[in-house]
Amino acid sequence: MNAGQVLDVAMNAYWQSDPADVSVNAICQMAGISKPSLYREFGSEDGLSRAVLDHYAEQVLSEMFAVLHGGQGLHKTLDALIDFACDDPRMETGCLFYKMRAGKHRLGSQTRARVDEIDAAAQGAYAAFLQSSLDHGEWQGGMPVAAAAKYLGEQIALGITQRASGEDPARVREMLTLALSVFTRS
Amino acid sequence: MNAGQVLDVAMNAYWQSDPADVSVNAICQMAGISKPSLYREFGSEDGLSRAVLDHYAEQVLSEMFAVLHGGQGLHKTLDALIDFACDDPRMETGCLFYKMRAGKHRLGSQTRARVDEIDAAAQGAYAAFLQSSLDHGEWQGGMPVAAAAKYLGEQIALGITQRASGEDPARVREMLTLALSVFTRS
DNA sequence: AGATAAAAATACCGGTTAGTATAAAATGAT
DNA sequence: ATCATTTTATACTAACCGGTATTTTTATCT
Repeated sequence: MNAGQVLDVAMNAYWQSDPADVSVNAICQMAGISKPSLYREFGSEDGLSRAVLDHYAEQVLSEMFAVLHGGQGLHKTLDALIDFACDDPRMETGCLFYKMRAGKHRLGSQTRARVDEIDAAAQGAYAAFLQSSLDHGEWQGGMPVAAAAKYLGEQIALGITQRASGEDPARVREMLTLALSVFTRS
Repeated sequence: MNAGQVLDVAMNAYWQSDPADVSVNAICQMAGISKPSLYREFGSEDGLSRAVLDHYAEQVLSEMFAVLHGGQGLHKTLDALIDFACDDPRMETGCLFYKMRAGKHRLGSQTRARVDEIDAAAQGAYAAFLQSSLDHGEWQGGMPVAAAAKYLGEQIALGITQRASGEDPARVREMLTLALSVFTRS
């Protein structure tokens, strides 16, 4: 059982329930490794959750960034975001990043810092996407790009979180479509 | 130190940080009472948090319900909700009910049941408000009242939560105004 | 004042947490 | 095969959790 496999086990455990509800003991048991081995590999619980977050970022979040940078235009990109939030089976139990962000105060300093970095990167990606839409005349603007980017990101986060809490995906789609309609009305 | 005072201490402790991060030991210490006293009064941690939630509902949430039932019309009521979320000093550290709802799986069964009851009552209040707006021709509808009520409630919750996490109240207002503009555009 | 009942303080229980020291076992090199 | 190194399992620490049993203090009533 190498480090990458342990990372996968920990990621899925954190992802399915909540980082705050999964102990290092439980992860060792699930991964079939000893506690000293885990601590030799990751140093601390904070080191582990930080590594898990990095793993999650390059394995899952990268897809969301790819959608934003895909240059598919305003409508198609918003639809793709809505599809991702409402239909992607991987988001059925929520987004690990949003779970970590929601319980940020319970994380160690390393992991918390990474959360902030990723949050800033996500806002930047949303902002670049909206700026591009503005430049192409697809979006009328009317408010600062940064504020709109924050709004867009939070709506996606809200949709994913609601779906993870058992809300009917069709209703989530309904609400998300309504929330994002502010970008596409002429 | 009577039960009501203990309830106040516990409510503010839960409210300021998070119910999951405040132990009964800490509450006993803050309230200056012994642990057996607390258990004699409330039976269990679940009983305490349930009592705190009831206390919070009749002391704080009742005001929000009053706004919804005030019959002030669509615009004024939405503005009042936005004001409450963005400016009410009591919401500076968030809404205890939303904190409990977000960490529902960590609550005892009694408290969890109360959370569900209050959530249903809130959705009902939002729905009644929107139905009234529809009847008065202030809102064009175009979607099921229940879905719109859910949307409205979640947007308020999002605004309050964002403000509690340190977001600039002016920006929260900006986003909330944008999110609720879907109800007031002709 | 003295007996009695209520309340409180204290200490304790079993369990779980993150993290580590130690000892046993498996691996690898010569 | 024997020695050295590394990994492992196990056991442990100290702190905290929710909850309780016991004892001490306080208050009340006659």
